[in-house]
Amino acid sequence: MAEDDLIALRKEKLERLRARGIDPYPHRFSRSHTAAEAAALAPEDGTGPEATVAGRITGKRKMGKRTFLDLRDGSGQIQISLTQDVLGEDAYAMLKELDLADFIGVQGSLFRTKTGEATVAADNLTVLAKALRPPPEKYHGLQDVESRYRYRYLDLMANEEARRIFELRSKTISTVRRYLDDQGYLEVETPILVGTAGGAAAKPFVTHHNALDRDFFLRVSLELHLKRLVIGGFDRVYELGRIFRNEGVSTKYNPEFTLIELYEAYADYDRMMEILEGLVATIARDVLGSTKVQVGDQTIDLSPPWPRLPLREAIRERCGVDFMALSDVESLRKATADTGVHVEAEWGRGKLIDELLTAHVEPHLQQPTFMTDYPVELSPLAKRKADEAGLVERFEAFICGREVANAFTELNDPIDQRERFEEQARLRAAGDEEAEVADEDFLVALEHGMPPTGGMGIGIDRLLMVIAGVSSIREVILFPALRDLND
RNA sequence: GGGCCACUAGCUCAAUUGGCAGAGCAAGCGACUCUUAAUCGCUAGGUUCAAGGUUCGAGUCCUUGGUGGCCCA
Repeated sequence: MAEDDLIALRKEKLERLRARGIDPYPHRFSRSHTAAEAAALAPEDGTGPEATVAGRITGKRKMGKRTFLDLRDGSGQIQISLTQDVLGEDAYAMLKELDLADFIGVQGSLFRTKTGEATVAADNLTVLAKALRPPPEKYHGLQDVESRYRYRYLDLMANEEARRIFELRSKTISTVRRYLDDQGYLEVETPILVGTAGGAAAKPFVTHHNALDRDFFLRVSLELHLKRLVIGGFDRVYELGRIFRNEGVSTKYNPEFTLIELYEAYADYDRMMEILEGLVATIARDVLGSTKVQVGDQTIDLSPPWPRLPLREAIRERCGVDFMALSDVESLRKATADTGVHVEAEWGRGKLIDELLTAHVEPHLQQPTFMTDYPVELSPLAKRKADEAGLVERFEAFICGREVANAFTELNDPIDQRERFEEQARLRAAGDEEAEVADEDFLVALEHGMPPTGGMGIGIDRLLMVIAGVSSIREVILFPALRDLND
């Protein structure tokens, strides 16, 4: 039957309810138990306590003078039994006007059917909200991937797995907060609309403030504001928030995503590794009950410690290129191209090394791994290593071949920082749209003195993909960015 | 950005070599007081993603576009 006809039929039922003097959208309803609570109270034999429950009708099985309904609320599901004997002919006849997806409330006593199903023997029934559209198919659920993302409420309604993933997401975020709060971290909020979109190599979104008649950017990281707070004297701060990067939309990228960044004074990147290992293992234990996760056909073991692998060694092992031995850009570019990686003439050292990492190393980093000690060209905000020129104290953590965290011992030498920004400006002038933008206000702050500090950013969505065992970022974002339907 | 694949009833899916567009669920009518993917009988439901083309004839073949998926850059 055509969709319009199905809707029209439900509207007719709505009018017939009104004709009976029934309000199909009453203001409130008091329930005594959730579905799960009520089901737990159902006695093994005989008749149990009274319960008033409410929820959406997900199943309807009419057998003459008795009808069974499945009722679902946020806690779970319980069966309802309605009989003409109890309700009376008139009220029982009203069941005709009820459809799958309608919300109702019932009051009655709990019992178990002969097959053991916890059931409310309803004494009465209240319509709570009539649905005008039919729900997805009850057995197969909603399978169409695009519809699942576009109409997420239908996905949640129909697919248990979708509900499970977003419950995992919520618990993960709670655990992150608790873990850091317990370590004396202060949660803060910093601007989303910024004059300079710094702290990460990414293209920003631009928006316009009418009253001030000036453009703002949406932040691409949290870094520079949080460091200002360390300068101000907050020794342990974090922010868990949304950031925005103006890049493609795919199963790997969403233009807005959730990042947590944390900064700790008098710490370094080794301390950040400990925090990450501890945090991820705690999340896994708290929300999954295990530090082993099944992702596709492989088992990921999140328990610490994770191996630490210098980037130079990793690249040398995988493709034979030693970027420290190739000091000039030309020879590094040729060596990179010789490994089969596509290179462009204007790419600098940092970009070339990043491409080597992406192409030859990342795919092999399935189990949790810290990739450490990056070239300075790639890390304009990280502190140089004391004993190895050209490298900084930085790591990226990889799980399932994807970067989930990025951390460094923070650069706190304001003169070095200014020079790094100047180098980035040269890259930008040479056509690198993702080069870091100098933030003069931040430089002034740094000149007031920042203690030795360790900092880290963790991509919550990427981490959740591991925790949930899924391969598309859209599976862990409730409303992922999609192209418009033009019909 | 490139390659491959998908798009058919509200939902889940069929349709042989190019030959009358089907089923299950959901819906309507009827039977049925322990069913639970209830069961049984009957009924209705289609711009086959869009536009164009080839053909006596297109869901199927061709072109362009749209959306999504997978892989690659």
